[in-house]
Amino acid sequence: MTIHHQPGKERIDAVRGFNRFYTRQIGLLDEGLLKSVFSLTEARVLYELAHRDGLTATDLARDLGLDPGYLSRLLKKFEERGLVERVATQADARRSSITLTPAGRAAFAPLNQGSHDQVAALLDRLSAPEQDRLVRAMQTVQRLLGESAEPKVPYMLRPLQVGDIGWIIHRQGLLYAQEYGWDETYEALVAEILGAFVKSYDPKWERSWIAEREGEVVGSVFLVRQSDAVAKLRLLYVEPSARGLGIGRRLVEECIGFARTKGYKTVTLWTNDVLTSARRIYEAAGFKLANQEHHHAFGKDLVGQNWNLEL
Amino acid sequence: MTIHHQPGKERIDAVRGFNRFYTRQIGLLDEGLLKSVFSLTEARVLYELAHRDGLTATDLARDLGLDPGYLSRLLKKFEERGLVERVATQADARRSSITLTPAGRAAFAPLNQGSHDQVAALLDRLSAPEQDRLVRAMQTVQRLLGESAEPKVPYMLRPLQVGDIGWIIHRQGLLYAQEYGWDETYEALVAEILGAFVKSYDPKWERSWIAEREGEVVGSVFLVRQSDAVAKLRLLYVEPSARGLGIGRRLVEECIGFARTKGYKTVTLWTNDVLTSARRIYEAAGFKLANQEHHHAFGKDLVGQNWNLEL
DNA sequence: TCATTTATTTGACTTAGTCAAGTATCTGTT
DNA sequence: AACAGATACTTGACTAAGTCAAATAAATGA
Repeated sequence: MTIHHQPGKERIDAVRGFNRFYTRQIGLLDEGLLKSVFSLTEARVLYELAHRDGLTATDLARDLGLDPGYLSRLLKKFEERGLVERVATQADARRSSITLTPAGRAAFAPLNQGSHDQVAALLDRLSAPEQDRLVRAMQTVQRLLGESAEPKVPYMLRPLQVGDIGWIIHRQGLLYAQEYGWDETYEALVAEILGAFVKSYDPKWERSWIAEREGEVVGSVFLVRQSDAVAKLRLLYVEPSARGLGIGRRLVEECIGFARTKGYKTVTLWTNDVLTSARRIYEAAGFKLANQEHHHAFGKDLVGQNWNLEL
Repeated sequence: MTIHHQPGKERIDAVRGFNRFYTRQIGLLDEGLLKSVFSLTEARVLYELAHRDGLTATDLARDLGLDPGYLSRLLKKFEERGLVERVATQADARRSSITLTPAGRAAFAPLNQGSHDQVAALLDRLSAPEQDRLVRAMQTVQRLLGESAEPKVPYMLRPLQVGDIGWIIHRQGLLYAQEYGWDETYEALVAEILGAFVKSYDPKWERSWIAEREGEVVGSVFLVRQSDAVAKLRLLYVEPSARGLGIGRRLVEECIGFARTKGYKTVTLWTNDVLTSARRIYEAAGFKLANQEHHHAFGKDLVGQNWNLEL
């Protein structure tokens, strides 16, 4: 079930403001290209034809939001000028597959270059990190508003990098504050744990896994050595936006696998009973509840639990 | 001096891809509003008139990128329909200031509502955090591409909130890795310091200041109690994008002011000689170099320095 | 004062896009 | 096999939307 949230007025106004802004922005960019023989819509059609194969008129009309009649005439004109070729598909004689001729490609090239140069000039006004932020922000917008085609790789695991622990502290602090009302002392605890982890990190006995999805950190877990026989799993966390992909289970499995190969006898972990989805993962992995006790922390009354897995 | 960076091809392609995507997106949104009596351009003009005062035809043509002739006719039509009033400005009889009449406002209201509802429906498909991310990403794009009108308030100081310390750890870790090649142990050190700060925070004797600019954290500093007489300034930091606004100096001044009112005799701090811009701030504030020593940390050979300010 | 610039208007266009009614072909059902 | 829909385009008949150049009127600067 998807929960729908009443969007606030400020958000709506912000999006509308952006729409007005970008309408103008696109208008400005298009002006520069208006010098050419092609109209804007013609240029859009040529772009699609240059970049995708086996397109039919219907595909173009749908993807570019064009009137079929208008498009039909437009393609006819292109064909007369020798810019495109239409070949009826063998599967369906009503449709024809449209391709650019070499002459069509030649006509598109300066157009394409013009658009490229224009965007290059736009970007050139920004510093490299600003360009990066711009591109990332655009991709975020596109991902959220777009058809959100599932990424080919749902997620990948990688080792810790500079910036990760701060990010994880930030996200966990915010997340548990939002979801459970925990105060800033939880974020501070995470900071202390991770600071100490990196400082005393022993690659032979300890490890961390960061789950990344489309370049964003969406989960993590840390395994630290408590004694020769006991490894402790710490700070398992998965972004709400990336839940349901099995990332949590996978992270726990990686920990257990690592602990096995290193010869640990037990994996232990401490958690709180309110974290139900985490508990389900631990149970599924074979952990047993060893003991629990009431305690007051992070501004709440909580039940702390120790779980163990004998290997 | 601004350094220009040759934008990479992937970045240019990403921006062009976004432009195509958003061209379509705007087209989709506009389709829904096409039912009304007003054309898209008319609606844009009405929007501007409804939201800004004292506009002239030239202003409108410039801001919306319209042909003056076309706009002139459009406004004439509006005037005939009793939607707008034009009053020649007393300063310049060629210009006239255009305002919506009550009838004009009434005509605009359903249009406005339609656009509002459409965006609301678009947002409604997203969860609340996703909506937030969308809005933030749009604001980033707008800020980077826009005329970047200076924000009214260049920055503001506020106390620590949940999520801040993780963010600061994240940014400092990345920043010093990029600028000075420091390794992950610096980030870990920041994490330990801030974790301990929050954990043992004594509001009577200690304080933190977060500098925020347009909703983004762009700087911070922490003042901790070392003894009855000595306060220690820690982790002064300003985002590169927000430098030159005097944020660093302001943060240090706040620390000194706080230390004075609390009756501390000395403010001390530890830094490294490579952090030259920070050092300049300390010198300007009256700090004197007490001693320095070579040390190896964060993967580098460094010169650590202690600075003191007698109050 | 007079040449130039700026703000707006008007006339004469073109183009881009819409809408509805075709034709040809395919698909599923009986 | 036959036929009632769908689909994939095409064509005819429009009109709104936008452009360009020239004109007018007021301001500005030398």
